[in-house]
Amino acid sequence: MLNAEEISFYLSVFKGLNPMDIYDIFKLAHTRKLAAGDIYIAEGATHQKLAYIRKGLIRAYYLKENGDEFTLLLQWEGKFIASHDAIIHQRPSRFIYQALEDTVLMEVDYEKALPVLNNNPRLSSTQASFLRGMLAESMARVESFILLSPEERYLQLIREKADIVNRVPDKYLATLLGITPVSLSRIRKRISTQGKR
Amino acid sequence: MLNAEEISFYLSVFKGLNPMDIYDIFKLAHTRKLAAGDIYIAEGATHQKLAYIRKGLIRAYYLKENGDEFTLLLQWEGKFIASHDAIIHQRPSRFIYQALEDTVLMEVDYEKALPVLNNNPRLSSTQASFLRGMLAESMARVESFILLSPEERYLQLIREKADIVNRVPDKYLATLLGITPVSLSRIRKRISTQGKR
DNA sequence: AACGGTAATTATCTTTTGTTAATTTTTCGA
DNA sequence: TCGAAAAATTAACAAAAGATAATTACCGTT
Repeated sequence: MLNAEEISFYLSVFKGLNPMDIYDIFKLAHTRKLAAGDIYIAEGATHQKLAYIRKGLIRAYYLKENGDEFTLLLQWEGKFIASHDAIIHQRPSRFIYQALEDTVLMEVDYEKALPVLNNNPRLSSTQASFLRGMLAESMARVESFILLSPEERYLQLIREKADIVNRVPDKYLATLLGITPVSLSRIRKRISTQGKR
Repeated sequence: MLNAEEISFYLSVFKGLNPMDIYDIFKLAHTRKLAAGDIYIAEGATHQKLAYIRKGLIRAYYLKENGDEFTLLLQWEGKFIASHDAIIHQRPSRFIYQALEDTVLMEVDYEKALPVLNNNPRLSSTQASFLRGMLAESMARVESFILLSPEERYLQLIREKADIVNRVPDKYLATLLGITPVSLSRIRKRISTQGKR
């Protein structure tokens, strides 16, 4: 079941683990493909899945009653995605997870994975590493809201995620930055007109 | 060395662990007391400590070159505090951690704690639980910046952390919410004047 | 190439925030 | 309890953002 490409893939994702550990995880994992526009996790889903994105791009958004959408998160190839409400709070997802591009996921059932992770010391520290990585990202984001203006947040985004910016419509980037699309458009104009600071 | 009060304290903090596990942690921990105003972690410190706050209140803030302070985090009794830069990024702290009240900490050296945590399956899942808890808080905070206006964030804060609000000067709460103290003062006036919504 | 729908920009106006400084209130130590 | 220092509020103005609507640009499909 494991071809050479998949073996090297697992070895690269789970650096520091030996082949037996990786096999323990592999037994739980499967591939899922999504077309651009497909919903991966619907609102209200209790979908306890954790997925590694091999290819593509997924956004999580909140849908207000009046139809407005607020993008909370973007994740792309090499990153993980899961329903935060399901994994962290064990409750139905308030958010919708949608593929913005054709996407390939390696998916594991989180409930089944947990005992395997917790019973293998190497895997449980791998688990902690992932959580630490997610925490680092989330805290960096909080920092940006406190320390930076919307314009500075946008400049930071295009500086640090230039590739992603080009793959995502501005209206999604706007709400990700905590501003409206109209306001982002004005910021873009300010930057291009006046000095690039 | 462990009196009855301390034993019940440890049992309450580390629910689900047996006394031997707790003893493993206890061997690494010690008490530290801070007076109101004391700096716990200075800027640039590489202080790899993780502390449980038994009493008191600590704020983490960023000090700009011009002297402006931006409060990033408040933690109080029952919560944990650590230098994020030191623990997560293994780099000197960009932030200052200061006690706002007389504070009592149970402190462990993080480097010494890690092998103990990782070698005990129950402790490593405890470690993951803590990380998950921190992640939940951090993500809730990102959500609030994206989904709520400054005024709504303030209302959320006084609704959910009423006790803490009264223990912290408004100027610290303002930057925690991503706004200026002047703006917070106006928000407070709007709320008290117009309907409380 | 033309069409239709979506995204982005622009315009206008209102509301909110930032900035700076003055004033009032509160706090806390002598 | 008094007085200085810090905090909070208020004022005045400039800058930015939100809301709504109109216009323009872009993109995929036929």
